[in-house]
Amino acid sequence: MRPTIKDVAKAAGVSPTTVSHALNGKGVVRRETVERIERIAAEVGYRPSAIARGLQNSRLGLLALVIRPLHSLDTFLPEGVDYFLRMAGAASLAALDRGYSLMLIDDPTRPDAPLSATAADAYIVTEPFENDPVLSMLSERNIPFVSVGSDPARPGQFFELATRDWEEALLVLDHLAAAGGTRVALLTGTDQNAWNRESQDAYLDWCARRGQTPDLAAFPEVEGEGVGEAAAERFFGAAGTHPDAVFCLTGRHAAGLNAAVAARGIRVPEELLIAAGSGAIQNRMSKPSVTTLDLHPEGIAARAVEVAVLLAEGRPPEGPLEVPTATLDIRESTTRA
Amino acid sequence: MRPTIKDVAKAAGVSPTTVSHALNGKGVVRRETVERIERIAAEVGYRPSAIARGLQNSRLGLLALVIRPLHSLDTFLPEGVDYFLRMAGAASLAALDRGYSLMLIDDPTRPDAPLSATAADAYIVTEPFENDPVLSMLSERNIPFVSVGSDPARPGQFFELATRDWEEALLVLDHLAAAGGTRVALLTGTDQNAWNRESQDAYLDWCARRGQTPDLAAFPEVEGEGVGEAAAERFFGAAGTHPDAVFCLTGRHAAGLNAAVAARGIRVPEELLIAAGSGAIQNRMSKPSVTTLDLHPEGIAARAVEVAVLLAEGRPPEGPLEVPTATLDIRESTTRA
DNA sequence: CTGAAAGCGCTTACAG
DNA sequence: CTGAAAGCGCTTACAG
Repeated sequence: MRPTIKDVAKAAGVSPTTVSHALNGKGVVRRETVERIERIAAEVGYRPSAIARGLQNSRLGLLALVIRPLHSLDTFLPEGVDYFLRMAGAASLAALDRGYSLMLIDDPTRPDAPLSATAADAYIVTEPFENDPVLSMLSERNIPFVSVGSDPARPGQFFELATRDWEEALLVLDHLAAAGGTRVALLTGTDQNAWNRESQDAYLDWCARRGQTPDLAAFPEVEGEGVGEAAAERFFGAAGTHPDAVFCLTGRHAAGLNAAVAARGIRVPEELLIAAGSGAIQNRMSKPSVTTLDLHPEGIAARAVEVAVLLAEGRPPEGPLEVPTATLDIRESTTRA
Repeated sequence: MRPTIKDVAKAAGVSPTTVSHALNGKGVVRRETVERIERIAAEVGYRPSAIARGLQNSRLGLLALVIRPLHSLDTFLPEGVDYFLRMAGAASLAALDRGYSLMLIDDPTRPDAPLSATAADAYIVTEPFENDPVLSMLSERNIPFVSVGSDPARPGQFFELATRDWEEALLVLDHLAAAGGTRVALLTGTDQNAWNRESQDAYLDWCARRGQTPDLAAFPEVEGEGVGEAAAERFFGAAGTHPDAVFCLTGRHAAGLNAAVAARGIRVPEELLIAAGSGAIQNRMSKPSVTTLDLHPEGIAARAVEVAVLLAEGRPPEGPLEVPTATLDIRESTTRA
């Protein structure tokens, strides 16, 4: 059994109050008493319980990061999705910087969630789903939180870092057009989040403005590169007109398509341009390498942590609630000789 | 003020005990009472305090990961050090899988550490320093922990996942020799950890066995690729005999050297072989790409979490306490035509 | 300078 | 079926 403050008090022949005072440098305790208590505490291996302490002000100095799309992914490894790993790492560091710890947690609404999942001072929820129960729960219980991207069904209802899905989609689409694309198709994921929605709407709008017939398909995020063949079949299987450029939202879909079209003898970038709305590591390394948007997850994480800390401390968030602007990493897949 | 169980009890006209029973499905409470209490709890936005609950069994379902070398790094980003990010991400997921959350924390011995830093059920400490105060503190206070790699001054004294620094060093050295290296130099970091130590000892032993004169240098991990020029000067600046192969422990040092020797007109791999003892992303992408050891941080993390969970639950760890074996990713820097 | 008491927000025997 | 009481391990007025 781990020793408590009582054990130390007993061993030192003083009251728990005095032990507390002595060990925390509060109140007034005679120097010798302090030293004796410190010695005894060390001897018995006493460590104050952070949980008991936390009970006083109900703050642990703990932030939680809930990466919603993690549920749709089979892996968290960098081979899979660069974005989340960079985000989680950067968020952890940003939290350390501000005197907090950050934990990555699964859905805290699950009945079998560990106690820790509900012990955070504030929450960061990235890419909430439509009518996301996590946001509902946090909101109902008055737990401070900030989301990255809005709940598609409830935009503007909570503290959220506005993403720039629409303008980022246009950035890629315009680049594809500038690179020579005339029939640009869109390949989205199937998660019901703002990113998929907004990108699709931006695409439809862009097509309408250009007088182009939209050509879009959706495949599950979870299948990653595995959708390559199906996507290739979808776009190039039937006779008739085929796209000469594809905008894949996820880097993994782009990587899969990139490989699948190569197998069909379609040359990238000569016959087909490919660009992705977020980067996976393999996009930089593939032959040809694939143009991707860099969403700067580190910057997003830093800002989210900043806001979360303010909320945790009961202060209003300062500055504009938005993510940094994305930049385009132009690679071989959209660079014609 | 956030509502407590008392508020709910008062509003429902019952005792806190009954609220507790009703909300947790314990004891025997009339169905209607349960429903009324649930309704009222929802109305007032009641959320049970995880901290108060945790006080009962002093367990939060929380694991802490302390990445010691983080102190010597200027960045945690993947451009910097692939290894730790992959480790942290994989550890987080492994923890989720077992019903725990995992937080990345800074040195928990710091007096200004947040409460959370000492609230974990068990700790994972990677690459402890010599006489690491973190290990001392955890050990003194009987807090369960497992280290990845041993404290160089106290090997075998605590639960630790044995690393294979020695055999991994030989793997790289033998590969360099097989690839044509005859005068193999070593470039280590300056942190006082087992990895630097063991690798150096293995190198000296290997040189002795081959009758080669050792040629070794150490540069700070924190400087990363920045050491390239200084390392190139160190190995190739003076007249006389120069190495024809360099084993850099860190991927970032290798990347820096790779670039610096190119600037001097030294061709890799024709005139100089380079290999690294751990991978950074740029090693895969550089021209030429650089051969690295893949330490499989995901496997290490999974095993560390497994052990940490057992210790947190007061059970003895099962199976051999060691990390998975590393594999060599052979790339252009050690492949002569 | 020291300590008894109350309290942080829960849970859990135990008694009614 | 319900509740008063004790307790988890601390801290903090407050009284001596």
